[in-house]
Amino acid sequence: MKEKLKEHIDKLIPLTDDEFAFVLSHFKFDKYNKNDFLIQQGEDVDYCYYVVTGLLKLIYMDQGGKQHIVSFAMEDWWESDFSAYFTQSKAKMSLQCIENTVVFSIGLSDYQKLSTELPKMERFFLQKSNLGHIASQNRIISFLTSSANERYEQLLKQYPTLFQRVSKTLLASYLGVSRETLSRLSS
Amino acid sequence: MKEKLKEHIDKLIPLTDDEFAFVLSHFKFDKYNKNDFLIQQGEDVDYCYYVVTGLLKLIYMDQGGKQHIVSFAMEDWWESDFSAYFTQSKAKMSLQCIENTVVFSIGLSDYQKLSTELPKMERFFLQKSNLGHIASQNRIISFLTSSANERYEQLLKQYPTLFQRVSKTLLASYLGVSRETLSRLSS
DNA sequence: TTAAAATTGTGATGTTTGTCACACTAAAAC
DNA sequence: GTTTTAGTGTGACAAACATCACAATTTTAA
Repeated sequence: MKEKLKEHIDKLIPLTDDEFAFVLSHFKFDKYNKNDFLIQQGEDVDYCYYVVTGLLKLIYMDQGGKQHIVSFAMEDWWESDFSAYFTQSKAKMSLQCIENTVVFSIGLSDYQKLSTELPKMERFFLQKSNLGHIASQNRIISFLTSSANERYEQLLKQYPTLFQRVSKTLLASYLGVSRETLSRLSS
Repeated sequence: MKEKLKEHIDKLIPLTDDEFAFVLSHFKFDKYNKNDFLIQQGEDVDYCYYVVTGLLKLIYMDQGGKQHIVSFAMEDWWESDFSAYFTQSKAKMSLQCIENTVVFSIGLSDYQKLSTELPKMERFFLQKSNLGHIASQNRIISFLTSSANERYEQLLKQYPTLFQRVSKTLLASYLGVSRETLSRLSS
């Protein structure tokens, strides 16, 4: 488990074993079961999570009570309600397990302490944040330029494994179309 | 002009005058005219821009030649094709002036040098990147949960000044609807 | 194992939105 | 000042999509 995190960080910023031991001391290790909540809309957001194994969904519930998938978080992904996490405010989204999931969790004070004390990690977090920003922007472009059918094909191409792991209903909620429409798409 | 940039950074990370002078030495100062391109799709992306005054549009052109507004960049905004900028690849988007615009520009090597040599600035860039990521995610939520009409009202509420500065055609392109549909929205 | 719950496909129908067309206005260029 | 260009509103029609309903299947839980 530790090795996965180390290899993940090393891909961007190689660390010595001592440095990684220091990094690891800022995290806690947790296991959650399917359907468990890591973050509940309306509550505090104490942690940012690195997914070792399993699958999470980041969901936003609108006024009508309808759920929308803002993001899936698979192996090697970092996820949280970042807005609430960084500003120490109440969650606007929930983070819930689609499968049994194993994570490393880091609190905001540890995140900041680690960033300050080990510049390599601040660099790592900066690069991760930039990549997250770029990924979100690509999803926006997908909404601007593509029909539901095209967005579906793009998703299928980008994350082929997702289709064996999540229901069509959830995929539809991620794509921003109704379950029935997704069911009728050609491809 | 320099003062605007200093105040902007100071809001997140206060700098001494010496530190700011060091920061400033990594930027160049440029003026562009309406319709000028700062970034052209398909070409190299040498700079990331801080907008002092003026207004930019970040546009993505699809296969059919239709333009989509990924983002407006107003005063105090940082903008680039970040994906191409950070990976030193060709631009997938263009950045063009809607109004005469004044910017500070920073090349990637200066960005990295500045981050390394002045940890405060790495912290600043990290916070900015996180905020950018959060803003993009909010736009995704807006696409998932809201009709064209609701997205229009949200935009009107968030950036009321935009409506005196850009054409309805551009607003429609930002909202992801046709010009005609936007023209027919109630509100 | 059996009952309950969740998942999926599909028809019918109405709403929303895109596309094409044209007229009108305002601004910019000559 | 006149011509060109860009921006805007609106009608008519077609395509995309949402919603409601129901049946069939699979998964989960007792």
